[in-house]
Amino acid sequence: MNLSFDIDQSSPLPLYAQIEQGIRGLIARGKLREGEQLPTVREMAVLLRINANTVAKVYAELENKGILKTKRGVGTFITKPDPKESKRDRKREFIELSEKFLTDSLSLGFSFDEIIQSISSQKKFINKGG
Amino acid sequence: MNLSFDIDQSSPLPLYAQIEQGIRGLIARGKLREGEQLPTVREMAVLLRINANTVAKVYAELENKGILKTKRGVGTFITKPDPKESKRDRKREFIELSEKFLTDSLSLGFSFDEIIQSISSQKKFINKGG
Amino acid sequence: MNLSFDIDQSSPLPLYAQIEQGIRGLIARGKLREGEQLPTVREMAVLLRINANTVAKVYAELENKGILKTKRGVGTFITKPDPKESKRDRKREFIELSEKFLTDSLSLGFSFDEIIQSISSQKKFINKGG
Amino acid sequence: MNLSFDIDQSSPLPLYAQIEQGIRGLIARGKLREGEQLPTVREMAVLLRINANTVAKVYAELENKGILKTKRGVGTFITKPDPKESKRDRKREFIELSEKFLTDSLSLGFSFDEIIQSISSQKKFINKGG
DNA sequence: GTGGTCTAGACCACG
DNA sequence: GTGGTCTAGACCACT
Repeated sequence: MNLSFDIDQSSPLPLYAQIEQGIRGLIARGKLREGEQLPTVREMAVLLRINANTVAKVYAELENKGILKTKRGVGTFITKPDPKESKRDRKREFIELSEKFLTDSLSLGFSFDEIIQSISSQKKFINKGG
Repeated sequence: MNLSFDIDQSSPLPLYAQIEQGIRGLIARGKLREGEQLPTVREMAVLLRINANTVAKVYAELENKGILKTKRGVGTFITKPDPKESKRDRKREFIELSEKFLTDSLSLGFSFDEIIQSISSQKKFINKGG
Repeated sequence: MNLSFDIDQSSPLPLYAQIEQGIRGLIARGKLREGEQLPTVREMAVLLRINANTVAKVYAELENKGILKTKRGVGTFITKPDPKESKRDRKREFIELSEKFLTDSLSLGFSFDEIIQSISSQKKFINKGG
Repeated sequence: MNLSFDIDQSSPLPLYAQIEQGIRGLIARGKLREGEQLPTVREMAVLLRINANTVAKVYAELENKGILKTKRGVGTFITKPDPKESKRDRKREFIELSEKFLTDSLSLGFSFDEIIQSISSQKKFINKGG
């Protein structure tokens, strides 16, 4: 299992945002689960070939948001699978997401069936039940 | 038809990248076509509620890339339908879209099956003759 | 009017926490009001004789908490007088605060009248009404 | 009587400072007096749910300052009622307390008069003969 | 000139 | 060895 992800040093999206997105993705895909330990700040910095302070900033932000929990002198751990707001809010946000995805995909010229096909084909990369 | 798009002042993605992405999107979706005129720098700045210099820099950059062409004293025009939007590139963009959609949806706590279900349920709203 | 406050370099309380507390205090006492601009990051760093990054960290944190609002390329401004939670929560927190203050003061050997006297004597330093 | 106090693992004030402050507080309030024994390092660590090394460092530091005295194989004892707690020092601590209380209350949105009112209203609960 | 991002490297608190 | 704090200084995005 690969706990890392790609960082694009020349992307306009700042490194810290790419890391945050990467970690959220690992959690969302079930590659990191509640209670599991993340690579240490310094390990992650080496993995991503960036400065440790940048990683520390992300860990701190994700702790603020309740996604991670750091234990001083021990390490950094996943708390929960990114719960966000109330169930109703999550439902509304999800509907907006799927409508936008569908609109964007269709306007790129893909058919409805191609869209369903693409989503379905990604199922094998997800290990929720692992 | 609305030639504008949304700018998120608090997004980590810099304004210039949001504007560039917005314009490329309008082209990709066919809302701006070869030869068509863009809003002037100042109009666009007012539309997006940002500083005109920022818009000017994006126009200049897109002109460098050959996507726009400025005619002094006349305006700024689309030159071609964004070479990035060849079939291969559209495919890549679509894959990125669907991966991001899946990540975001999973991180909101929805299961893979719920996601497929949601997309499928929107089929009836689609106008095939669009 | 003095927009600064004291920083104790040898306090166990980290600098950033002292600055945050100082700014909250200025707001609470009405010395900084809604819409007013804070000293720039670099000015504040000079005033407090600390590194600008440390000030920037505090401004960013207070923006996260909704106390400050930064406008890129312009400066940092007060949004609201530290609203915190709902009215009911604030009331409860206030009651706890005043009970703790009273208990601590009494156990230091001060009389009830001395306590009232001390609070009253601080009224002259507060300028809510400008 | 409860010889413990609260530790906030997520406070910016380091654990060792919280412990030192807690012990000084117990002495200032007369809950620990000259000659009395403190919980052992390990007992205190369990009470506070922190690592014993951290407690040991505080005990050592307070022994350095002459506030505690460790008798090997016996335990740790209060030597004097904390010289910091002379009349002048108690006065200073009280002033800090009341300033902090005022700042915190104002920042919760309560007016000066409401604060005075709240303190006054607690007079009837005070046992003068305590 | 404003705030934001990143690096490199030191030192501290904690286990 | 773990994360946290701070500094110094570079470069970027924005007005």
